[in-house]
Amino acid sequence: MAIDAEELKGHLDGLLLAVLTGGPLHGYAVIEALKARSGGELALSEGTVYPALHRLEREGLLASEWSSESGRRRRVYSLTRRGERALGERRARWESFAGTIGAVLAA
Amino acid sequence: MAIDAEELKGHLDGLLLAVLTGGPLHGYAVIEALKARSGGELALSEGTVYPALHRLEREGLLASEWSSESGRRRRVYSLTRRGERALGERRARWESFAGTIGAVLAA
DNA sequence: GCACATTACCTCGTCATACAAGGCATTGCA
DNA sequence: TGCAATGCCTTGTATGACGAGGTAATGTGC
Repeated sequence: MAIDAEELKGHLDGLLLAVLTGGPLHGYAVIEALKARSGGELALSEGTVYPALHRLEREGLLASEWSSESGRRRRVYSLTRRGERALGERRARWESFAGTIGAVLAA
Repeated sequence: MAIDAEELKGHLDGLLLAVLTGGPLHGYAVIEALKARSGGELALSEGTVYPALHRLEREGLLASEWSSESGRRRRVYSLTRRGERALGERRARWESFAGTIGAVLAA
């Protein structure tokens, strides 16, 4: 079952940061990587991912560079130092969040 | 760390259904029960919970009754049969969601 | 008896955000 | 030559949690 838009809210940024720990990727490749890493569950649209990447760059968690390799115009994103730290916080927050929700749901 | 508004989106309904498996509760008590069961992490406001309870009742997952016991006017909510089924689905969805997000974040 | 916190309900407006829809340009393939 | 895929973008919409504000009764301390 594909993931619902509403349940994803607030959790997207961490996913984007996480997928970039494997090395820089351009936007389109980020979408594919998320799909691959989630077994197809995370089939995010461009209208979701591109604005989020812009936001993360604006916040200084990502840096981007235009690349004309292979003739095609691509914007390649990479994690900044601050982005790495933020990812650490995101992971901790997720553990806490998932623990809380899981506990209440199971009760 | 208290739970953020955005990350909770889409997950609240399941929590409300779950907290009512212990028996009927009125709205204010639902808020307290969630706080207690989450170790204080889920400190939800009335502006969050009351509309959600109304929505769930409108969807037929909860039923409510006015109670004047103790002189105080209270609306007591209980799970319907459909609500119980919906809770089962919510729990399954949560497992799937948490598994997917957790896997991508950890990768 | 009086002030004030607590219990208990409600609604309205605001904000953040995921997404659909639409547009543009290039490459590659049938 | 047409059409899919790659690759980028923006705008508008819907959703949903929350803050702020309102009402009223009960309980408590002085």
